[in-house]
Amino acid sequence: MARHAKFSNDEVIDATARLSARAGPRQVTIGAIASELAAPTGSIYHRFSSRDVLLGEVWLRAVEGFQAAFAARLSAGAPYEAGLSAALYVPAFVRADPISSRNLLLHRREDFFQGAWPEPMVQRAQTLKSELDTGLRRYARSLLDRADAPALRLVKFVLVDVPLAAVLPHLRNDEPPTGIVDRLIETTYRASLDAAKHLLPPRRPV
Amino acid sequence: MARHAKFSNDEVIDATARLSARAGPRQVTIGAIASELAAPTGSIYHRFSSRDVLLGEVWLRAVEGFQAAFAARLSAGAPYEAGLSAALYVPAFVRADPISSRNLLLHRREDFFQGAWPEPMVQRAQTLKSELDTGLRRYARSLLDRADAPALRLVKFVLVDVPLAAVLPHLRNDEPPTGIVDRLIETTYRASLDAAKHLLPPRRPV
DNA sequence: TTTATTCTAGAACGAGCATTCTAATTGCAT
DNA sequence: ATGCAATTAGAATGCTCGTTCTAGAATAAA
Repeated sequence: MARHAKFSNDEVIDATARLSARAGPRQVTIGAIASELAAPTGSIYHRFSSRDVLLGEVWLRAVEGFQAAFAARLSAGAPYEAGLSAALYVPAFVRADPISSRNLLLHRREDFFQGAWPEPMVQRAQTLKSELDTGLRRYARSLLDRADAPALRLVKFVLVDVPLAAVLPHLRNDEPPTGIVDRLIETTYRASLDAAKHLLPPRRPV
Repeated sequence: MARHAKFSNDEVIDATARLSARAGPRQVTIGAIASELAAPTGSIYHRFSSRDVLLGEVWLRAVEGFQAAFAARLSAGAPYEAGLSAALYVPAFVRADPISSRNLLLHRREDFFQGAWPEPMVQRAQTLKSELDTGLRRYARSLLDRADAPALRLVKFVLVDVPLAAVLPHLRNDEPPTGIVDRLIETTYRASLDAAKHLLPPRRPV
């Protein structure tokens, strides 16, 4: 009953992700996507109601892809080892999916959209955020027996912030992280958690 | 022989820096600066030849301010302690100058300009980069007795990447880093350097 | 007081880009 | 064959800036 699609949703999203990884979301104009695909702009708007929605989709997919695996590792097995495995998943992800990781880690969320997201996308972002929060909180409680602000800060540091920092220079150079990256992450992980007692202030009364 | 200036160069730069720290360089339009200052756009162009030059000035000032103190600490006294002091200067800088540090650490250089810099500014940026490079290289050599790629990677990790990572969440929330940040940086510093022998691959023949 | 000079003022212009609109095309169902 | 819904096609529109331009005001020297 209808004409066949020459460009699929996924092709559009992939082209957008590719462009964004290469030059940053700011450079991703509808015109640029169109010429990357050799498609007319109309076809893009036929599928995506706005640039914000399209770039948002790229961002959400990247986060969802990363976070699913990260969360799975974080909650599998004994906490200490689970945490290390989650932390080391960051460089693994960068090696496995350079495009998503560049989009995710090299730019800020705000660069992907400015304001207008439809409700379902807001929902997805909300879900992602709270999933990560509860994952980190559960981990903090089971490993440190507390989940107050300083404990969460420490946990976020070893699981997220440091792995990111280790990987960032490689992302900028657009080359896979070398082996030393994993060793830096592991060393920091062990040292920070072994010193947790000294690092954290005494527990506040609940 | 001439009319008095109602707006000084520095006022314009400060207003730009303030806006940029608040909402990111992307949001800094000439119109926004003008209304922040209650000045006409013409007065801004009377002093700065383009938006790129103005934002570039903001960025260069921030880097210069940070790097001068950082480099001074890095080369003062015994290397191990000098390095720690340099690393800890990152959170100190964030506490002392939230505006510059937000501009510097929360955004990418490319967000401050896209292409067209006049030669003198290119020169300043060049100088900054090579100053940092030689500082790190000198430090690596005196502490690790080598300055090959892996050694530089390690050094950059403990002196720059980790302090940045520790401080970033606080910058995003626009609140001063808490005390735990300094302890995390110090712990990571000591642990990574103590394990340097294990972290670094054997020296390549020169 | 005149004049040269440096600024303020803000309107006008033009480029780039997201978005919309109107017109073909295409392939299936009848 | 014919009609219809989905899709391609790309020209047209309008908005948001950066930048330029022209006019007017303030100041100090002559």
